[in-house]
Amino acid sequence: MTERAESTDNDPLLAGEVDMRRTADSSERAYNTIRKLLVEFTLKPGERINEVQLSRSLGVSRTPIREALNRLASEGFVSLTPNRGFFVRSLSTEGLLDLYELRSIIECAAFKLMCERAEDSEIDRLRQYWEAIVDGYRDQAPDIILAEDEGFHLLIAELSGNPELVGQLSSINARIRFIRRIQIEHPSHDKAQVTSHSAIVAAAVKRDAENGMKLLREHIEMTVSATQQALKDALLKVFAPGNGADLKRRRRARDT
Amino acid sequence: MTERAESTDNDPLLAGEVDMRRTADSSERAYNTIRKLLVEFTLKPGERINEVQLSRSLGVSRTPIREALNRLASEGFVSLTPNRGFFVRSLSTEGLLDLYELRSIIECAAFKLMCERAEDSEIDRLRQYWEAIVDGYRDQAPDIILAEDEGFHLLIAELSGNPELVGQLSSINARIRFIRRIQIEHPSHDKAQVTSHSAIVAAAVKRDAENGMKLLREHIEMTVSATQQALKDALLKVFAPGNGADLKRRRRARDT
DNA sequence: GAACGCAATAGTGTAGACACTTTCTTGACG
DNA sequence: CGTCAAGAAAGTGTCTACACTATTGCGTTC
Repeated sequence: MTERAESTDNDPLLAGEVDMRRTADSSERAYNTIRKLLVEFTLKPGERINEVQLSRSLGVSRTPIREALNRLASEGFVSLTPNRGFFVRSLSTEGLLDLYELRSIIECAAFKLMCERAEDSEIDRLRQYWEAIVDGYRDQAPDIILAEDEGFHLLIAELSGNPELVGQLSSINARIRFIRRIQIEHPSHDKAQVTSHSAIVAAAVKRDAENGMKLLREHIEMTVSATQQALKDALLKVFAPGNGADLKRRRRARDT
Repeated sequence: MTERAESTDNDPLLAGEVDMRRTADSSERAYNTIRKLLVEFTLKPGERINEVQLSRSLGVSRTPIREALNRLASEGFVSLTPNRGFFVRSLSTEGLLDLYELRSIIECAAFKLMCERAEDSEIDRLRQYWEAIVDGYRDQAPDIILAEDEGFHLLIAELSGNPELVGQLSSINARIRFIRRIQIEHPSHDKAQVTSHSAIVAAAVKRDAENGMKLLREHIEMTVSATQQALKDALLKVFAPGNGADLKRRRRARDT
């Protein structure tokens, strides 16, 4: 970035000693790490987050931990109750459905705007994106499939021309990523999803907003219903026998 | 400022001197205060935020300031660039239109869901809410009008039954509040908005989703266009002659 | 034996210190 | 005059310390 920083070069006296470098991105790393812990259910829903313990396990002080947690609180991953600290926000089945509903709303609107506004070349980018991955789509590792799928939907949001939609969708995606991942690994993940995407692309090329929105809505609804059982399985796994007591440990149900 | 007092509990000599100032909500207050500074343009778009200065003027240390700023960054009010600090995110006309568009999307969807799901008694709450304020609506102080208007739209979101929509709309409202306030004070604020609300209520009572969404969309679009001139006036006032150079200072638009 | 203090412990909220980076200032050199 | 470099000043990023709050565990009372 800045190229005037070579002042330390002509300083042979210190050259051998200076190694331990302050990275100045502890907060960022803490944010990513904690978010991953949340997404992967390592930190379990409803659980209280112990800052000291977390800071020790991440090898940083509590300050960046707290900065990260504040951001995660704004994004809905955790909640903060005064003098009691941060809690992993529990995501009920119902809460998940709400999120999927919001996602459907955002995506449909984005699709419509894309049809109205995008350049032909941009629509073509969508087509190319999908064609490039459609062939081996279902043979990839779950993480790859998930990333490609998110990329597809996010691209639609981008082509809407409204950056706010992109931001919203990204945020929603992050919050439901864990369950989408589970669903992809679940046997219920089937080929219909691939055909859905293809049909959506076709509607985009024709700029058929009505039909595209209908397809999207159905695509997401299908995902939701396919996800129902996967979700139950996942929750059973998280609250596995042995620590099942966690389920009723909460005295005051606190939600934000 | 604060005396050490040896920090031991068996110290009755100093007992009378106790200052009950430990409120344990500095972060929260900092958040609200800074957000107000942003909404009211006291902190100007594009400006760099000086943490030390802010902490001095709020009478707290930098820690709660930074926690507040991190939350505000997640919400899109400010942006963070490493080693350079927080900046007031400038809201261009375009950015504002994007936000209004998002608002329209969320509200229309909420209205539709409300029509499909809400109990009759809930719809009636909406009707009552509006009837209770409609009479003196335009005679109130701008802040009251604004709160009542936000309350109206927020109630629709609540009646949609999807709490995520409420959260989204709240967040959007906060970000455009300053301009809505300006618009309300502007001569362009006229009676049509009142009739809009009444018509929307009527559609809700009839559960006419299609018509209600159309009304809402028009209502918001009307607001937007009425806001255009108000916005220009406001920006001129903010970047008053003397520091007008600020207008073109934006180099990279950064988002979070 | 159960309810109720009450001390001991664990954990959060904020302040202040310090290391590092960026930005500003100054003075030498072309 | 303008450019650049080196030091000074200003400001951010993180750590540690400590006051305060919540929780836990124990002993006392009825």
